[in-house]
Amino acid sequence: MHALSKQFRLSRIADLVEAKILRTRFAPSPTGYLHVGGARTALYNYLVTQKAKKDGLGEFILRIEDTDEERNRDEWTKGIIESLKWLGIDWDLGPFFQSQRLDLYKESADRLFQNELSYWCDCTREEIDRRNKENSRPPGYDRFCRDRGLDQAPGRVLRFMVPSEGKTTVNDVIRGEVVVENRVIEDFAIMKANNAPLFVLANTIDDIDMEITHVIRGEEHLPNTPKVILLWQALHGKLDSAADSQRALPTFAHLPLLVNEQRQKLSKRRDKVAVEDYRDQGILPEAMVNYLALLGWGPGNDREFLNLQEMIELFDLTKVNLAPAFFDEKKLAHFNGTYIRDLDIDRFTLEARPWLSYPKATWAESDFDLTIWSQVAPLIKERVATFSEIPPMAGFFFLNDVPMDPDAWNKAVAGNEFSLDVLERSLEYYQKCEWDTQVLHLGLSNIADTIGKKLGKIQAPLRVAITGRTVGPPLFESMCILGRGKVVNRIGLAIERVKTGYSPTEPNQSKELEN
RNA sequence: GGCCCCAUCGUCUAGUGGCCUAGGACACUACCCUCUCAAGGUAGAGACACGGGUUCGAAUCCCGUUGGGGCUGCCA
Repeated sequence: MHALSKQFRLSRIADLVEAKILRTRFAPSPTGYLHVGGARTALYNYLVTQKAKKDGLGEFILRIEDTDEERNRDEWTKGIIESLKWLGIDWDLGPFFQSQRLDLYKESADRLFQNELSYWCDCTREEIDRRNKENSRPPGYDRFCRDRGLDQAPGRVLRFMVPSEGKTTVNDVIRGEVVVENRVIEDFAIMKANNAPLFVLANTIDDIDMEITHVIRGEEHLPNTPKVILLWQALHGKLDSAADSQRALPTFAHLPLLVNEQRQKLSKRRDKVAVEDYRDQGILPEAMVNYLALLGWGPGNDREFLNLQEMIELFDLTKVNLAPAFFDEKKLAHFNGTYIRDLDIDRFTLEARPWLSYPKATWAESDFDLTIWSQVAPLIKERVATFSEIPPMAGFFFLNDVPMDPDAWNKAVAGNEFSLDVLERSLEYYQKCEWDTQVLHLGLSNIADTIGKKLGKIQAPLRVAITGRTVGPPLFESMCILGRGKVVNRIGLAIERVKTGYSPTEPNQSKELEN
């Protein structure tokens, strides 16, 4: 795939205009996991191109912006790609790596210099700050080296010569016109001293070279869009062939930021943002994509549940919201629960697989029983919002030593005056009754009548004795699946514990350490 | 500090000058269903930030205020 990078050059401009192609790109930097904001950006880029495909031509490019050697790591690139695939966001071309295209940026930078559109600068950050302070100027580059005629040399950066007059207008499909006076734009650096291009240069050159028609990205990029436009014009107007210079700027679309509860931009340092983390927690990709799509956009008609195909059909970039959106894990979980309940049982088991064994499961591999699981799965499927809820809910089916929740025991058994009575009568009945859900149910109903309590009250001590918790899948189905032996044993154990004043502490974690 | 963006229930949103007594969803409360928990059902509470215009009429258009956010690197 690297081989393609260098020779990226698609069809002729004229053909493209004729064909009305719409081309977007998602350009992550591999300095961390794919985060939810990036995922949404990728999704929107994907949606518009896939829709364009239906009426003509659309192409979605994946471009890895790995020009900063210090920060990039191959594993991040891999992770980002895997996460995109997991979400079902597929690209038509790429991935292209900027690190494979450095010559291109170098050439363009040289041409900018030769045409006196950029200059070399040897100021250090400290010097710039000091001068600004002395002249009580705001931070930013003071154009100190603009007329010094410096040549390239070690320690020098190349700066773009921003016109001091006029204004630059960003035409944004979702925000309208954003006008910035050129004089407030500093002469920004475009090449580092080590000959590597800076983001704004490489990004602009690639968007030109790859003939991107729509630049769809986060709002944090809006402030440097005027720089992109200035660069674009410099590269086109004075440097390129006549054909290329006719090319219009791409259409820009700056998406509202995804924010945390404090309404700050989601950051990987302080917020949970990695798509992978949500996957590991048991979120389904289709739920994630669906939820993400709704952050900043809605199809109208009070509709919320959409699959990718429907999104492609309905998505409209011009109707994207302008205000930042809070990423609400609760609502995501709700979506996920709905998607899980819609799964057929085979897919449910397939997706649940990681939570059925070590390290996510609380039981050992040897304790797992597929026959039991296949009976249990339908009961569990209706009751979890994420897969990570499976181990605590289903543990009692597989574990020999069922962890006892102290609160449950204290409330429903130890602190309950009729619990011993219930357990003893249950034991007697369940030792010899027919082993059938209906019969198991009937037996406890009868005991409830005898004691003069509601079944709802009576089931609590029995449930805790058998499952270790007050909540869980339906009790009689569970008992039926578990079998007489285990049920009777657990009731017996509970009776003994009541009599000996058993007091559970924290759930027993020692088993896990042995694995 | 400078530049820029934004503003409908707590949250995500519908709404593009009359259909708005502002709709839906999550979360919340109550009730129903019920062997627990979920799910489901019913009901409830809950918003157009503020002030000026424009207009017969404004959540919707304009201006200002306030509040929030982003950017301000030899990061992307």
